[in-house]
Amino acid sequence: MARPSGSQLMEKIAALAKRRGFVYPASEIYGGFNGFWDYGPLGVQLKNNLRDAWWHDMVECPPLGPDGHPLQIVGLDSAIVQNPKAWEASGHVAGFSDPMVDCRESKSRYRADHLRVLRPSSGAPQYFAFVEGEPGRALERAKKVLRRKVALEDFEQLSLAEVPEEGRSLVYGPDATEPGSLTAPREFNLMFRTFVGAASGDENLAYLRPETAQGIFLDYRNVLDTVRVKVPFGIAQVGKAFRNEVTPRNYFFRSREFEQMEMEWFCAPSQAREWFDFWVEQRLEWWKGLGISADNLRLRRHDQDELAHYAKSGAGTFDVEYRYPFTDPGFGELEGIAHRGSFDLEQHQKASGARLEYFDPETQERFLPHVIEPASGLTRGVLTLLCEAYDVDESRPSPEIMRFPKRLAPIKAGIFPLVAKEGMPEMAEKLYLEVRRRCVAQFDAKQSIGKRYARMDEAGTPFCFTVDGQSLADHTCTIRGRDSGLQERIALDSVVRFLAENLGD
RNA sequence: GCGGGAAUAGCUCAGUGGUAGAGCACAACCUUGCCAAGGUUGGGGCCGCGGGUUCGAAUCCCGUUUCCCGCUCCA
Repeated sequence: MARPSGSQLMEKIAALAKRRGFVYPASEIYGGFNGFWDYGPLGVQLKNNLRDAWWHDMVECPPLGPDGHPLQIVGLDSAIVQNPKAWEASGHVAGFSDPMVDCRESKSRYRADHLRVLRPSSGAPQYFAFVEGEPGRALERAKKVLRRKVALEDFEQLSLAEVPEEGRSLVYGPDATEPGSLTAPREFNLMFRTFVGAASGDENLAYLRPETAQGIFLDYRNVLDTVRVKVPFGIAQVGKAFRNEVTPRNYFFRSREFEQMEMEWFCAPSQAREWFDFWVEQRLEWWKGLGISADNLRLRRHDQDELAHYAKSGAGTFDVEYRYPFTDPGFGELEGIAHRGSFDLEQHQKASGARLEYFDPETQERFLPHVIEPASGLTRGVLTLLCEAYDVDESRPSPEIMRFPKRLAPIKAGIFPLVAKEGMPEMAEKLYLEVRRRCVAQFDAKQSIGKRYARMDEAGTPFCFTVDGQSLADHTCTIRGRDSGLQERIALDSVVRFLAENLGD
């Protein structure tokens, strides 16, 4: 048996992630909480490393532009809870707040405000629902149920909302043969609501941000006024976002609380198309450069009808997709690069009254910048890393290995005495104290050396250094590589240098 | 949200109405001589949760929660 596939593989990875302290279900002692996850000691290290790599490559050392000069990107950390007006302007409140009604029998879903019902003008109350403008089938149904000839004139027409509470079980759904199959209308807005201040009335209603992007648009003016940037430039942010997903699924692929790494690139409208292509290319290459195999990555253009409301005016959206075990042989979203046009700035300018236009001193033009947005899921990136790193080598006594890119591995070095006697622990601990000042290291003197290597393989630690009998005589130790399992000797005082030279990928 | 399946130790699972179990993992001690070695001892369980049937429920029934699979949804 080699590496399993599909949901079996996902279960293996999830089991290892739990066992080794990467990812736990949130509130597990209370039975868990659907859609929420905790990152354990190794998981948070991995997540932070991925975040730091993104931040470094985006903000501290951004890529070179098409002209060969470095791009200008600054960082930001905006509030999770903003003035609710911001979400009205951004389209997130209105965008998806229509109450929906499900039919348990036909499995259809209807917008509640599109449903009307026929009620016989005389006799016991019965209701035959239909989608506005199409009463034909409801009439047919009524004919069968009432067992008499009927015409539209024999009925009153009501909206679904006018059906009294106790009448709901008497409603025939538009595609149902039995009454009572329609659920109560439900709000499907995916934004988490909260209340600001002690009172929890509607006037205090606020939202947890469903994306980090809006915080950037809200501070766009501030950054422009205070940091001496000029278009084109980017603002980057990493942080939590919250979506009240209908169905969280596939391990933590779709979680209700997740972390995003987003950068909004503000540029002249005339150059937006070019920058869009640039960032699509850049972002795919970034994931590849991180060590994700090209075979498991692809670009996919969104169809017109799946574009988000903010992307409709732009040149579209590309997803960087990864072949997750649960999508295999298909792919799932890892990052989206959206051409948002000037949608967001326009909306906020209109709603807030603030002037968000940019004056270009070179061309003497005044315009609302267009925005290109590479938006990755940080937590989705962690999932990708876990999936990509997991490997099974049946030739080893401990077959499961996490082959993380060395740059991202949660622990960089394991430092062990071969056996816990004859001064080996003391010498190994001295080495550990030296190494841990430079990178994350773990000292372990317990149990057999094989077990310790195996544990490090599952944690994805690239190198182990073992102090043995020979070390006492000549001050060398062995290096054991995670990927090969092979060993070589190295002088104790070269270990730190070795790590410095070998931890990049 | 709908349909199907599952839930017993950290993990994998056994236990079909009569005292809650195994292997692995974990901890301590002993042993150790390079790939999950051995020994001794130990910690661990509201048998997912709530209700019902029964003298007695991990076991049967109902509800519920969580997870998995397939739909649906995914600004």
